[in-house]
Amino acid sequence: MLQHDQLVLAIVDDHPIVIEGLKNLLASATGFDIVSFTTGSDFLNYLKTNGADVVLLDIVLPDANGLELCRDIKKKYPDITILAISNQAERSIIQQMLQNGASGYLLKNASADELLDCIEKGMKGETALSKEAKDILSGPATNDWNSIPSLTKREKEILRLISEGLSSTDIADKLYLSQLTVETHRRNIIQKFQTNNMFSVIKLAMEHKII
Amino acid sequence: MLQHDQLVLAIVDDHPIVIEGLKNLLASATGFDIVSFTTGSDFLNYLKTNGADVVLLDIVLPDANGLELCRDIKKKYPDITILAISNQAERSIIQQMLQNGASGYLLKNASADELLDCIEKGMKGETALSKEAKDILSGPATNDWNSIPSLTKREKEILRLISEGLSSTDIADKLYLSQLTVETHRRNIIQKFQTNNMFSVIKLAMEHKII
DNA sequence: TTTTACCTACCTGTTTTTCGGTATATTTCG
DNA sequence: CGAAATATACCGAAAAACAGGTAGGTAAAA
Repeated sequence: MLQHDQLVLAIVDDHPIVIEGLKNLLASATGFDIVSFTTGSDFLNYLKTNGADVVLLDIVLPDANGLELCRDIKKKYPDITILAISNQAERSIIQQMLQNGASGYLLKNASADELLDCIEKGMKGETALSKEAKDILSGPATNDWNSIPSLTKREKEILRLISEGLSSTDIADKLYLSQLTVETHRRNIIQKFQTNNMFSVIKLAMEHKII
Repeated sequence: MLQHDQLVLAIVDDHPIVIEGLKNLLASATGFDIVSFTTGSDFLNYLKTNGADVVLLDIVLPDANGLELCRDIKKKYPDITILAISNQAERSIIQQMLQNGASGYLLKNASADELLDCIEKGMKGETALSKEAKDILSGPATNDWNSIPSLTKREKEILRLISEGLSSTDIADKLYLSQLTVETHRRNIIQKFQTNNMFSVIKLAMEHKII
């Protein structure tokens, strides 16, 4: 049994069943104090008045994007060790997560041993990947990472509105911008996707789950 | 074996963490004997020599399709109560599962109470749906069959080319049509989707896997 | 056989997007 | 702090999309 008597481990996952499973696994194998949350904002609230040493963070949450949440947590509380837990087995997601400060990435079909092992590694400062995550990263280096542009928050917002059928002037009204500004964003988005018009941008963005 | 009069509940899920969670929840709240499997074939093997009363069946399994597995189990062992457990929140999946003999459908974000409630209902022969599953089934019927327009072959072809970034004149050249014809098709497509421009059409078409 | 659906094509407009620039204030980050 | 990224805004012109019509030919279905 590992001994971490005063360390706090937080679980952020919107599946009560998963939380129960993780609690059960960890309570019997470690000495962590365990707290759990089903939304990102609940956890951020908790952090205002409490501490945490390790976080098991689901990427898919009802109220937040796990990628951004991870970055935000790391920015405010750099000492927290974040391990991402997700069903998403896509290379780009794993890479983005690690880039945003996660210490590791576990797929939800990881075994209990892998989980404990990754927590240990993460706390030692090593990069902790479950077997399947490792396979994906070391696998065929597809060049699609280059063609998945990272949009800014504003750009994503505007792209989403475009995909819902709003014109540039509609969007300008909605966001209290000049339509010229919206058109500038449009151009930048199209350029980032290295394509020639918005139609293909929307297709690509949908394929890569950006919208 | 101990206590043959006790009811047996089987969990079939490829996520060890989920299995732990379900075991933990059910062991403390019910008197079931609990067995678990991570593959469909493991479970089928078990059924050759053992019985089960209730099955919590994940739809996504490494070696089998949950839909077919459900049908097979029901055909061989009609008395087993099957509850589907899945992350997939799509109307058509739920409907297919119920048609294949499942007594209920739980989304993985269901609460412990919902889970216990559904097991009870399922064993009484009632249809047991978690709240969110119920919402999806009773919800806007518009989203699935009614508002998914059926495009003709030509229209699909043109929509696909538009989503790849080709303009009407590009498409006209490629398909040896007048660009006026292409524009007519565009208008008909937009009308079928009951929207105002191609951008939202592409989004909707991607969502419904038409392209 | 009449109807219906589909593919094709055209006309006349208006609206919207796209492309070529430039430019400033703010925010973020090394 | 200084540099880079981001969000904001403007001008002008060309290209494309959108919207309202109409309409002929073909093939399948009622």
